[in-house]
Amino acid sequence: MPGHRSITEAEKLAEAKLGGIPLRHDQMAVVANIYRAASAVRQHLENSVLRGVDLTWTAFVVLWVIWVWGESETRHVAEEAGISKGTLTGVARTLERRGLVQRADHPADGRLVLLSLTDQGEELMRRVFPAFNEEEAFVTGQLSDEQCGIVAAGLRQVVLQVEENGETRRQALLGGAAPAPRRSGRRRKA
Amino acid sequence: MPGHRSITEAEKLAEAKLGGIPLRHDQMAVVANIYRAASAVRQHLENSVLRGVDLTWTAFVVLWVIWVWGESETRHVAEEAGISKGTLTGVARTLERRGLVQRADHPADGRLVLLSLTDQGEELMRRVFPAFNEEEAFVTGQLSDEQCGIVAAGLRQVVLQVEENGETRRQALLGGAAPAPRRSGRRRKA
DNA sequence: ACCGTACAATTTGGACCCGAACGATTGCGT
DNA sequence: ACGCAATCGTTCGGGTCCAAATTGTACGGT
Repeated sequence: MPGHRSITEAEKLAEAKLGGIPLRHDQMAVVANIYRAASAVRQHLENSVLRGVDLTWTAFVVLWVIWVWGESETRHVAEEAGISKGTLTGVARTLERRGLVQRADHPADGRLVLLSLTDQGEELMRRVFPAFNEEEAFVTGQLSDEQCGIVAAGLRQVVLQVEENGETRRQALLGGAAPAPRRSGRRRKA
Repeated sequence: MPGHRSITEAEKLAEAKLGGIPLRHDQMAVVANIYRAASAVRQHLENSVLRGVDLTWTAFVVLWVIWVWGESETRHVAEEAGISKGTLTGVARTLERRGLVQRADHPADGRLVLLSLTDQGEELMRRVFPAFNEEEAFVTGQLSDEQCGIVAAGLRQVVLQVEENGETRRQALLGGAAPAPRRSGRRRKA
């Protein structure tokens, strides 16, 4: 197992660096590999099916969400796509410019904006998604259906843990102290 | 196997959208959850231990790589950190400006640049990494050590599949055609 | 000594990314 | 009727991200 080796090697070096402090190896390996896998999968998808239709990963995910859920409020789209509201504004603008998405005012609540696919966007997804799913099958090609189920279930546990207990955990870590603002980001005007 | 099906609503909607075309559900669930988990974990780490010391995820990973491997050539750091050389140049500049990293010319090969931690950077990692590992344990808190091992092994298979067969696969998909340049990014001058 | 190729890091351009600040709109309480 | 806190989407600042273009160094062959 070539790929496996370099990670454990790093872990050993890290433990040596830390002297006697015990590390949670298995947990560390999960996090490290989640990220490696996410990058690898994203890279492969972008450089195969997505590149040809000039979509980034994020743009595709946004399209997918709108496609599957139908016309939706932007906050829901951002939530489902896993990006911030601010990011969605930019991505939606890009997609709108390319004629794949259209925006509409909410009939009852003037604060809301609704996003939906244009005919062109709909046609694009109908064409691209099967190819996308095909590559999802490729990247998981070394795993059986059953193994896929097990891995997916384990990952779901991680997502749930963070979503359900993350906020509480972060509060506890900071011990009621101020959450420390980002160094970057917008400043108050005056 | 416990805990089946939760993402399936979106999957069913997608299948309905596609009419008769069969979807690879289990494979789709793995990819979707890899990305959700990666985002959730990154978000939690950035908003807990990393925020307090004003480090982004990427910046931390870069520091970690240099810390564990010692003084290294930039190309190796980029490779290990999972980012492009171009990105590393910017990140390294940021870290250098903050006095956590220093660069040095390679003694023998004038093309190479070596990165190493400053004393301050070393001290920071010794302080931050245990807290980081603690949160890695938190996010995987719903999984046993054994389950962690299984999930990590599964993810490693995904990484390996892409790294070993990805290039060939992409070639086959494009059928020898030109790889289609990104719409974004630098253009030819004239 | 001079080529040309190979390979190094950096620069550059467009898109993405978060989260604080902001302006607009809502709806609740008075 | 009238604030006024809550919540929406957008703007903005600092930074990340990739890949093509660029700049610079190394080294083989002549």
